[in-house]
Amino acid sequence: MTTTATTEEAAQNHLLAGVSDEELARLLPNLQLISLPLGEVLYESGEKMDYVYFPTTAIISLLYIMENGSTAEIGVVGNDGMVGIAIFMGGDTTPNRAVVQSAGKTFKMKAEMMKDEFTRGGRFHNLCLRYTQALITQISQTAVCNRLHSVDQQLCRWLLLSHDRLPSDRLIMTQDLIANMLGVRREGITHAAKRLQNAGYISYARGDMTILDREGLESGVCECYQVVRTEYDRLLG
Amino acid sequence: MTTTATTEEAAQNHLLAGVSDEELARLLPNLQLISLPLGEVLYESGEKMDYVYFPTTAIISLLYIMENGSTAEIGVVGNDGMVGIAIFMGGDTTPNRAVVQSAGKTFKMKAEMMKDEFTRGGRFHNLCLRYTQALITQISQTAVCNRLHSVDQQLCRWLLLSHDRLPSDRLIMTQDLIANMLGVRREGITHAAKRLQNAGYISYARGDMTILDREGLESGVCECYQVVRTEYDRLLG
DNA sequence: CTTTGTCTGTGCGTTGACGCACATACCGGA
DNA sequence: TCCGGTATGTGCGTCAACGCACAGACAAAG
Repeated sequence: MTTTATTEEAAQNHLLAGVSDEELARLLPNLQLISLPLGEVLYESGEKMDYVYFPTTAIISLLYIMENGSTAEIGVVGNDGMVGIAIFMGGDTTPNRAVVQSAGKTFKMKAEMMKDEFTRGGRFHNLCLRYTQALITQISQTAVCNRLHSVDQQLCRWLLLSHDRLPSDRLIMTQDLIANMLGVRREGITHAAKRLQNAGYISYARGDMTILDREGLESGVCECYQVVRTEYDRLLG
Repeated sequence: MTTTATTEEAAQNHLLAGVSDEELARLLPNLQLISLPLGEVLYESGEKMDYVYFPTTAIISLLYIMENGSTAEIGVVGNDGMVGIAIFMGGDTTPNRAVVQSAGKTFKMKAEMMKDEFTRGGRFHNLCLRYTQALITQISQTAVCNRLHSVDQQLCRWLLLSHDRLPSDRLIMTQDLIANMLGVRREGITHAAKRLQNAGYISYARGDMTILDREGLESGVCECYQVVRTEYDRLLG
């Protein structure tokens, strides 16, 4: 399930699409396109990262795990970004888990190669930093949203963030898993999802969710979603 | 109220203390030591940053402001770090406000100079990135804490984070302001602070708070504080 | 066709935080 | 010394979310 990348394939990831031809020529031979199943853990909290990932159709969730086992998501990464920023930021590890939230494909590249190319200081270096700033905005807005907004609003935000990174309108994900991401009860998601289904915005059955009316979701979301969206566009658009 | 910096003064900020002699020689003539009063705004959300700040005794709070006027803090910066990472991350602005939480002194430096030195790619460049990663951890843990922990626990965390960055045990700050930082009601802080005062951990009166028993506070805090502390030590210690 | 496991729906008591209203206490200035 | 502004204390009704318990509903496997 491993092949070397072509230029067209690489462009499916927005970061790789933005690097210079010269940089891409160096990166391509080191990029492997692999498939990730739902639930696969790319790295555990505190674990040394051997690879950096550039998703194309997969979505990766960044999760914090507390001592008592409860979890909360701080951010989500799709074809707009990369997983493993600690590699070039200098820390090598982070205190969170990266887990596949939606099965799909991703490129992976050895951490050493990542560091080498980053150190060259070209457009790739700058792109990585701008992406990191966008991610900081997403994490910050998650913090604010966790404090100030209802589960209903947060579910809308989460669905929209996922939809933005999804190749289709279908999302394979149980309510229990969504609850773990948002750090709330499963029953809370049941109620919120039911309201969204009654409104005709989504339909779902046993872990198979379809987004029917994006604008409907946008009408129910808090301002947090748009702030993050705008900042991603500004920094990486 | 403006003087050029000496080496000893600069070392009061942990980041400046960590750069090479050569880098410091370039930076020093561009560093101005200034005093910041409580409540001063260093930059507004979305506003172009003209300066980067390296606090010595001042503490700066990074705040998000919602459309309805409610606020929530995502992180706090003292002599352990710097304000204005967006300058070298490439975004130039961020969607949050930076406001003086505790009056004191800070160095400031022109954004252009910051970019120039960062681009050189030396130890300063790496230090800035490692600090940014530490800040990401702080923001992430804030997100998790907002989701999962009580106001009491969060007040303990907030007091400890402030105390770590404070030159003394006194904190000039009303309960109303603390409530704005944590994004909760003023009455909630009144109750929590009263419990801490009854336990003998702090004493306060009309905006003048003193930390009496640090270990007491540590006994009431959630794990979030230690995670952030450990990560700062690992990355910058 | 039954069993087993998983996913979703629902009810109910509890609780932590909210919003509001108002009382009290303290400080500094006129 | 009084007064107005600010800081803190407190009570009370409301509400969103929690924890728990359990009931259907569906899918896959035997």
